[in-house]
Amino acid sequence: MSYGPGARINPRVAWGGHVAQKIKLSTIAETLGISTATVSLALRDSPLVAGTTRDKIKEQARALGYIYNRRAASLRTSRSGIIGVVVHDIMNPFYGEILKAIESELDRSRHTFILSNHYDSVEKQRTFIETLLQLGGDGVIMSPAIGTPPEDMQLAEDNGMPAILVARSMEGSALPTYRGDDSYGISLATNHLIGLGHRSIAMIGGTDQTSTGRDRYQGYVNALRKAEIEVDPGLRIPGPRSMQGGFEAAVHFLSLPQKPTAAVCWNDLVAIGLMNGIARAGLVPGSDISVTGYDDLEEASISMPALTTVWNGQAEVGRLAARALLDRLAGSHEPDGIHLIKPEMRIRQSTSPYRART
Amino acid sequence: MSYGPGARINPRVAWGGHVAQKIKLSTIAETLGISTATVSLALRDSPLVAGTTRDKIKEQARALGYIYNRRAASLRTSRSGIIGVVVHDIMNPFYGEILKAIESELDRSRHTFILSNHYDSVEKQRTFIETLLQLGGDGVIMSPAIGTPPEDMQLAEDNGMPAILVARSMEGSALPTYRGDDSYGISLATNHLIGLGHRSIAMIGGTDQTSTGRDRYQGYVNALRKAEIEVDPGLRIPGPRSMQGGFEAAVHFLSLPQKPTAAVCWNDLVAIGLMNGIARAGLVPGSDISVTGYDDLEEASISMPALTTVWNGQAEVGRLAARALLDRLAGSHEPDGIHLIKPEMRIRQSTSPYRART
DNA sequence: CTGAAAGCGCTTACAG
DNA sequence: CTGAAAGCGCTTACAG
Repeated sequence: MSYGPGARINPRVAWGGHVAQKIKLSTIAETLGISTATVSLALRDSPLVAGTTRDKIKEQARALGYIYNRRAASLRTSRSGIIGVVVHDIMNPFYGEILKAIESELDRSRHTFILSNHYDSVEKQRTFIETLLQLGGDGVIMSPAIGTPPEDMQLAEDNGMPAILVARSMEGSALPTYRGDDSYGISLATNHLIGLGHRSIAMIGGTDQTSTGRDRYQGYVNALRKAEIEVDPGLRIPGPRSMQGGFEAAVHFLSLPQKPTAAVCWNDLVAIGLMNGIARAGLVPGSDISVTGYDDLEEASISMPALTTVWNGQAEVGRLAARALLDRLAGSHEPDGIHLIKPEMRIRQSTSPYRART
Repeated sequence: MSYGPGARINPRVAWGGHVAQKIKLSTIAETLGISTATVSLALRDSPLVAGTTRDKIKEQARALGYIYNRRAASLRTSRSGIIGVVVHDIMNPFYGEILKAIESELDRSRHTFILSNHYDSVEKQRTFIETLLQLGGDGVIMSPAIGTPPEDMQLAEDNGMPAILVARSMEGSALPTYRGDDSYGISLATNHLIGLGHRSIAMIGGTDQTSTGRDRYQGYVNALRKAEIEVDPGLRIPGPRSMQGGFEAAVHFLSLPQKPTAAVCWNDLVAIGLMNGIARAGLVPGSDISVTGYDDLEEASISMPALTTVWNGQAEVGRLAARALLDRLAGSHEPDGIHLIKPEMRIRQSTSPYRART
């Protein structure tokens, strides 16, 4: 935990320039010969202030180049207009699409949002939540880091800051959660491949350390069992979650003794990387090897070949989570618990009927 | 300009829970029977406080679950520890790589950063800067939106908040700027293709509305002229800046009457999209058509084929810009003006010697 | 090394 | 419809 502005003592340093003189509420009040109370109310469009007075005040604020001091206001009201969002990695387009949806919801309600990656570091995640509390954040949307302890999960709520989870749920946490139905979604992809006649189907990527990872692997296993296909643990290559990871996994995948003819990938990034890796090895993804993705990122439809994947409703997740938080801030209580988005199959060119591998 | 917490009047609403009683500095002071001044100094590791007193105070803060109130501190010191960053689109990996570098610099100095996209909306950009000023931001790093008027450019500095530009420079702005040398960089790519024997080289994507766009087109034109190749305006397809854009431009590119054998692309995303589009049309990118990218994103080395491109130093840009801002906040004045990162060629498989198109 | 007191710039009862 | 005054939770001279 750190204190102080920039954690330094006596940090008063050179301002950029002249800054003639700080304009504040009282400056407006004085130059207009009225009270600060009236100015304050007028700027916030209170019906308690006469229309003509309000207009005069607003005009003066504009003319003087007045900058509203939110820290002062927030100190008084204990509302900051700040909402924090922390996810694994904002550069991952999966989270990017969630963030975009959150951003557009929050924009509408004039909230400022503060973003952070935690890169699955519990430490970094806690620092972020503490900073947010220090800034008087109104709420937080998080996709919890692997290994988040229950007390960190509750840190926000315990200090009066509502929290909403996205994309991942947390064992034993009662926080409202919005995510896709991973088990169902992956079964769609697996069943699609089974329907095309594939029997040796690998599962590439993901980790058992997240709810998402466990659910997807379980969904894949269940689909195989249901089709009475034996589950071979050797057909699972856990780990990869990025395009680079998928690309590197291609070598391992192609050398599996079981010679799988299809791969259910953890997500679109892994699938695209895997397809590139397969192509680099001289095989043709989509015809020699069928590949499915997960998420239906914007890139999926323009990859080569176009990726068969599962729409995971990122935009929906972001939108609903933001709405739930805003509703909560407005006083209404959304029911807690997990809200699942129902995934949908998107069939494109990266999957084709079974053909034995030569 | 909007005022008030969430721009509402009287927003005191239901907190999440009980929140027994707010712990503040004075709570610690009282329970320990000392003054708030001492507590304040101790928490910030002031040498004015005795070591044993400090430890006792810190322990008590921890035990009580004290949350430091930054708004109050900031109101007093006029330093917030907040730094704003606004770019075109954080989902674009080009900016993503810049942001990552900024983040890691700022993390080290315990600054909080607030991020926003402006999507080239001058309005959205101004709202962001105003919000940052309201929050008492210590500084801002921006990649200015197309059409930013000079007064918006100065808004931050005029109110005492230092600003640094990244990736794009702004006509007539004296703000310190960090970006790649676009004109030089694109000439590397163009010369590489000329060296391979190509004579009909298209330029795909980009816009004349940014400094980057103008510089890259100019660099391409200059390289052709120097090699005494006639510049054909019909070989320019302006516009695309995304993977989707590059993908869609493939049709136009392939139907050009000049039958170009190579394409210099605006960036890696356009190049990858274009290659996918070319492959979708049944041609082989890298052998039938040579393609160069720009930026050397992480994806470039694992695309199919691996992309020949120009390293544009995103991480360097982010790191240097963050350092420059921090130095400025610490009182030292970095010289203004444009600081160019020197790009470097990365030759991979997407370019090959000239072969006439059939 | 420690404490009493003022003040940062707002908002909010309260009084008129 | 408008004003005088208290207070949000810190930090900082200043005094001891």
